[in-house]
Amino acid sequence: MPLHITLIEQLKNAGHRMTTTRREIIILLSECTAPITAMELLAQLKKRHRAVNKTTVYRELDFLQAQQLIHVVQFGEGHKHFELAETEHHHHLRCIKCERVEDVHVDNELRLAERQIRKKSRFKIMNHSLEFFGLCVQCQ
Amino acid sequence: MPLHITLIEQLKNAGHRMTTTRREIIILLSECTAPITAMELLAQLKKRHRAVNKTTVYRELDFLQAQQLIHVVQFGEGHKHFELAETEHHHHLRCIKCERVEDVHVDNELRLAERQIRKKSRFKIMNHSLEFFGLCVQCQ
DNA sequence: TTGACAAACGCAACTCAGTTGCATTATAGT
DNA sequence: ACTATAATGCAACTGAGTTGCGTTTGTCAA
Repeated sequence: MPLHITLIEQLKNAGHRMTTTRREIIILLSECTAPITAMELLAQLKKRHRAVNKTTVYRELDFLQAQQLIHVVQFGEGHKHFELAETEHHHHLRCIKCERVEDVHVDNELRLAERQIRKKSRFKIMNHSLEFFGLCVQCQ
Repeated sequence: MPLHITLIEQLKNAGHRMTTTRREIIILLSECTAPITAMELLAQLKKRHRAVNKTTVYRELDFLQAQQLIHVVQFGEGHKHFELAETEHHHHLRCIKCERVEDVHVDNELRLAERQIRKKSRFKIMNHSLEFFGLCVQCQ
């Protein structure tokens, strides 16, 4: 079962309306190989001849975030990037030259770090954001 | 020797002008206990009766970044935060309730992660950004 | 100390991402 | 098909960050 079908069913079952735009945005997000900004999403929709208003895109992203179906990734340059939360938790390698983003998993190492932090500072960690910047194989 | 004095001397020796505003901004940054945004910096300057133009603040931050005296920290909410680069490399714990930021050191654990990434993906890591979000002792 | 040059500055006008209020449209259940 | 309301479009707005240009100011050499 493709991921976007599951998500669409999930929303319907939770009693939410499934509009053409919402469906299209979910499909688009499920096809993304890297986190995408609101404006990039808007451009993609236009490309597919579904010219929606930017307000709608922002509101839809808010909605999907509230439903915990997507989450925010923040890179150094400033704009929020969104990706489906359904995908396994991971981190990103961002090439500073070609801007390409790869996924990477280093949670075992991080868990160690989190345990230390909890012990040392009594800070209760709920979430974290880890991004690496450097050069990908092609750009080195 | 206070940090800001060192930085001011360093800039002078490199042949850069030391204007009243530049000096004030460096001092202000050196007094910060947490990364600060451009607009916060602007507000602080106004408080000290040095009402500079926002353009100047942005240009000065660009300058200090080019001199590698400050670097950017990005939290989830969108705006760039700046802090002196002179301070030892570290990461941040950000309380999602009171917004307070604490510093934390977990580089040993991260080095392990970086080595693994280099081995697995041949990605050359130049830098990273790691922020933890959660509840500080007071807010739990 | 003064004068000259370039760096730094202020100002106004701009760009662009993101937001808000309100009127209109479309979805889902009856 | 009808209705209630969620979702949408539109226009106007906000606020961070940028740009061009004319003015001011720090530095250095005379």
